[in-house]
Amino acid sequence: MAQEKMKFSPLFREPAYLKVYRAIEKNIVDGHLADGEALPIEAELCHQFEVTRSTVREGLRLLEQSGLIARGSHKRFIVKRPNAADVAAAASRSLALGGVTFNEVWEALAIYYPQAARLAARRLDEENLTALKGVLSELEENADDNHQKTVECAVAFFQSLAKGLDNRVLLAMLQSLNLMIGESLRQVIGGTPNARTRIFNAQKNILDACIARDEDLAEEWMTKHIVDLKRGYVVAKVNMDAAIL
Amino acid sequence: MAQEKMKFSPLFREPAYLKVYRAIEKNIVDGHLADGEALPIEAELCHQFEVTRSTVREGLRLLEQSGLIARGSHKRFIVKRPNAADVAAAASRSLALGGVTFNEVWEALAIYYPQAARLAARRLDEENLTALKGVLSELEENADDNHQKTVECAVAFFQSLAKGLDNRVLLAMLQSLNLMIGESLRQVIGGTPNARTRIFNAQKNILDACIARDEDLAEEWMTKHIVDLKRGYVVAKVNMDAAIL
DNA sequence: ATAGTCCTGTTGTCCGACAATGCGATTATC
DNA sequence: GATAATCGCATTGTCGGACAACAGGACTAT
Repeated sequence: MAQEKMKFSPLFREPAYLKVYRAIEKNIVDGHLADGEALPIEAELCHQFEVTRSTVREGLRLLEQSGLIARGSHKRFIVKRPNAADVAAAASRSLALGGVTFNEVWEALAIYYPQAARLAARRLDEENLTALKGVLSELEENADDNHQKTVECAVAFFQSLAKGLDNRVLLAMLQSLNLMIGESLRQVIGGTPNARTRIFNAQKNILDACIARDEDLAEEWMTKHIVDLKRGYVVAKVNMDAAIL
Repeated sequence: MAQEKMKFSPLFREPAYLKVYRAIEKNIVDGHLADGEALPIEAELCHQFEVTRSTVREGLRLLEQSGLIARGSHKRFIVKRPNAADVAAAASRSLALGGVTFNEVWEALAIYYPQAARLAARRLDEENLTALKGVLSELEENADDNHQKTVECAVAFFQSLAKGLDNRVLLAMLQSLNLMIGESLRQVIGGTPNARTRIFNAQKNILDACIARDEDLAEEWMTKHIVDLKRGYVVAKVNMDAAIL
């Protein structure tokens, strides 16, 4: 096969609805459409792009799903910069759908959270620490057999800690881990005796270390906490290579 | 109009196109639609859901943007489980749009990558190491003033390392960092003298440590590499609190 | 076998229409 | 005059049908 003359471009034709999507996206990225600003009504967009409403609406669906616009109560769309929570939710959902295993999630925890704990010991302010205390006391007062609530509180501790780091990149990634922790914990919590007590003790020690601004201790207890989580999976006889969904 | 007895329900009415989206999404999640399987044609979906093509198509756009389906060359859509690269691309784009700063990205690097380097020293196999060598020699042969290529190679090193960790959760998060590294590097590479050489030396040392299976050394050099990256930003007089986009 | 032609299934786009709904202005009630 | 009920209006959600564009397969001619 003689492929002599490949001197032309691959010639990308893309549907009009994609062009609409990109055009509006670009305007948002470039700042011509500020956060919170309202998009023109569909008819106006049709007029500007010179396409029909069906086409515009397909483009709007793409923007909607990518989190760049949101509708304010059946009114016109408003521009919205994605926040860490949205990113995290989308990412964890996709990862879970992609079939990640308990082991992959746990390994990520083991690598990320001890260092996060160090940063937390250094950076959390009074308000963050108070919030963490609140989460812990809620866990303390919870009944041993209310597994649902135990998981909620355990995850809330991680959430609250992540928020206090005051870094949106870290927040997004830790949050997405948190969501997967929750998902996996829910499946095993019933099969792990004393789960509530063990979680409470570990998190209490982490919090105390943060209050004392002792980075080494915070890292140490976080590591123990994570290791203990794995022990919980083992006790509950979870196949660590199984998908969390 | 007498509304007889509507005595209940938070009443979440959602548009039909959202229902279409959720219905198909559910079928994918539950495994009724396997990965790679083709979706029915639009007309068939209209018939099954009893809505019009416009509505079905809006639902399909949502699925498309969420990465659950992809079109195979002007043919019908095929089901696709999201992979780490998709997750990473979406996450980093959203974070960048959200206005994360150089500092936030750098801090995440500083927390995540040294530990990732430890794991790499433990886990990378011969194939991964060979790939890394290839990336490095490409960087070595590159001209000092070809900034674009330097950035490409530098990022490729991180990419290759992340892939070798054999963990999709880690991969997704590190990749999303990598994309942001690339974005930020591109903006400062011109203002940092000897960038290519400094990057090459650091990455070479990291790779050697991995080859020697020396976790401590790998972590140490990765830490130095990250610190040096920040020095690059400082030299290029970047405002670390400015958004990377 | 290769190149050319026709056919057909499916998507992309258009048009026009109407119901549902939320919002603001107007009117009625005290 | 303030509050409640009513009416229009603007906009979105949905519908139905129509046609062009295009990929891929079948068929033919050389």
